[in-house]
Amino acid sequence: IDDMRDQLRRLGYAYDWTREVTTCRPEYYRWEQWLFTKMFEKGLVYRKNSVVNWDPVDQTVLANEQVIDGRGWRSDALVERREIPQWFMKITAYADELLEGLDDLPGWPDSVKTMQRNWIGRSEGVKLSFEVEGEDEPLVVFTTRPDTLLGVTYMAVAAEHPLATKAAGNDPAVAAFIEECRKSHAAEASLETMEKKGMPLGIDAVHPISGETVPLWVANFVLMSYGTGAVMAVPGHDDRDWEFAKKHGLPIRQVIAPADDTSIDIDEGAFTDYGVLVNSGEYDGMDSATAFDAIADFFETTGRGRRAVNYRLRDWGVSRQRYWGTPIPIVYCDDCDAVPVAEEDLPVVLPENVEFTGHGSPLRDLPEFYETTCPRCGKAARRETDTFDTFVESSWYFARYACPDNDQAMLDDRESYWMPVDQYTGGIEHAILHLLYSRFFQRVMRDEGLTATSEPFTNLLTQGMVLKDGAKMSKNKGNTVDPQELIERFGADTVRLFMMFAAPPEQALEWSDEGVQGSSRFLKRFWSAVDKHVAGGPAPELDVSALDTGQKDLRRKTHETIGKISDDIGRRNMFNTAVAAAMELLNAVNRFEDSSAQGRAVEREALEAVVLVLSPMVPHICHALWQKLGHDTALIDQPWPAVDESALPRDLVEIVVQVNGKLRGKISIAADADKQTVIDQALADPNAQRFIGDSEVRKTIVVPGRLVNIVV
RNA sequence: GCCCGGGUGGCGGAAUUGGUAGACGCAGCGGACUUAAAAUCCGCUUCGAGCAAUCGAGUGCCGGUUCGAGUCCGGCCCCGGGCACCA
Repeated sequence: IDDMRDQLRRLGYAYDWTREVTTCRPEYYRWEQWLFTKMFEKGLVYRKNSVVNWDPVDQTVLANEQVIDGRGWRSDALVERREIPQWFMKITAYADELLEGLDDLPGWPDSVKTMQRNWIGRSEGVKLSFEVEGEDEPLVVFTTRPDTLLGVTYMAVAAEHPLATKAAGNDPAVAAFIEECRKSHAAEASLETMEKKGMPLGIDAVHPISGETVPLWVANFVLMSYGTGAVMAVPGHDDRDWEFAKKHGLPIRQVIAPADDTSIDIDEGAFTDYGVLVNSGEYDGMDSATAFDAIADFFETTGRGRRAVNYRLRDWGVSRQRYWGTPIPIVYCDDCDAVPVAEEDLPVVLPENVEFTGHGSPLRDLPEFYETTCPRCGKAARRETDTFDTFVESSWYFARYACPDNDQAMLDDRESYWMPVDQYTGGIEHAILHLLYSRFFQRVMRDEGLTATSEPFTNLLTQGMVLKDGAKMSKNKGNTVDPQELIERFGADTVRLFMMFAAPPEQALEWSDEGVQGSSRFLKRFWSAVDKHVAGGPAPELDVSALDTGQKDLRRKTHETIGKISDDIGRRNMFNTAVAAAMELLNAVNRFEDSSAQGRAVEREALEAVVLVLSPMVPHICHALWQKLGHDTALIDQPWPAVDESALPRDLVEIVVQVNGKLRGKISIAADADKQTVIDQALADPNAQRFIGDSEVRKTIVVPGRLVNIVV
């Protein structure tokens, strides 16, 4: 922390260090422990079994990233999926609000909003049940395509599904298959890319409309934690079901025909569009939308199903079997079950006198930590030894900046002054998880009465990755660059300018300090230009009515540049082109050889403009140059420069002449010339003439102030 | 596999609403200054042809729309981010 703070200070960032928060200190994390107990009271947190990657050799839970080709990154042991009880936060209770809230975030990039919408994945469909032969309980599935229901030719359940477990008891082959499924990686990406495998369970389900029996399979691509852990399969109209059916010789039945009567061969591939129902008995001839309603009505009137909304979003698992984190404030009592720690006993402090054995969390070996009494009945009880996912810490720190010193409350009145955050900046890799968790936490805090704000971040700028040697630069990869060396060689301002100039912030950037020389040279030229100007003595008052053409040109450039940079910084977040525009203006000043009184006045205005527009990026040098230019005020108190609109109009404009869309010449013409004058002069251009020749001019297109295109 | 981005000179990048492709900078080449070097200043610098004027080609690939496409549409290829325990 000291090193990082030092680097930020050396770069001269104007942070208010009195508001610094440190998330691993009890003064901070006690409040998320407190909020967790409030969420417990409201039923917003719960405990359930869920899958982790278990390394049987190191006897520890591995992160997805630590599983390489199905093996532990250190032990090389085959990793197993293991179910353990873990705590979850009910983010799904806010699914609709989190989805709709995206419509009111004009200051967020569309790409991030789209990603969050897709992640939440709201879909409307029907939850319906299939009777299972020999079972009392029906099998419930969710489908967004009830119109394809008569095309169901098999069903599939997850390896952990009770029906699969039951079948495994009678069939060693099924048991072996389930055992194999347990060996697979828990990440969705692996699940989606691995070979789709399955095995029949020897159990039949009964089709709720046709009454036909359909076989029940266990399949490795069905997830227990997603939906009901069971799916109906319609190979005729779903790609994955089609491939699975082809592989295992299961029947494929067409029940939807294209609406436009084109013919399809269901044997060549699934037809996944909406259309008209066929082979569906009384539903034949209905279009998909009508059939959706008719079939949904059938289930609702018979009580065997209902319309339902499904989300792809799953609840947030916050338990980590790690030492370094915020202890989850729960006590397990034999009589009272899981009980939240009482408010007056918070924080539950993470002990630091621990020993690392290499097996599991040291908290599990520390009786003075886990031995406690039940907050409810007082009997001897055991403390939770799991800690929170560190995403919990990062889900509300921004709000805590408003009141980092309050030891009586999570947030106080000052929060309403500062929140929401006007401008939030972070890496694009946080587009979904961190930003969604923060939006969720803000709402939880709102519903706890801590804030009136629902959306934490008004404007969002997502930075591209900074890459080093082809990989994302991160603490994790250990390939970060220390700015120290560059600061020592070139100074903080050069380093700042170079970083702003390298690329627009939203773009990924391969780090290289090759071009830093250019920024250094520019700042030296800038300094010399001001020196040279000041050496000429004080400049007289600018008299805009007394300027010659050259002076007007420089003055126009000055005010065009102020306009462009204001827009680049204020609206477009294009700091690189802002720097380029300032460089252009300085180049114009250096070419401007005019030591007349008004020449010096115009030059001074240009130099002051460069000082002002670069001041956010190069504050130290600009402050010094501001004073060099004769001001005794601090630059930081100076207002942003304004564009003088009267300096902008030009007498002559350059117009491009195209013949059949190809550039053939350029003409200079009065800015207020009418369309016919522009056309006449374009037609008279000698080079354009060569390409027109004797051809008939069929059309001329004039784009005012830009170009003429002569079509022959 | 699915969702979201991106692909432009030797390099970083610019072209904001369909209207001059390559701004600005790096590197390189040539020149000035210097005994020399560094620094600085001036010029050239997409590729091909040409002494030049200028011409042809060109924004990942194939096709389309348009007077005009880096920009819009369809289809592909490649690279990056995310996929719920990297954070």
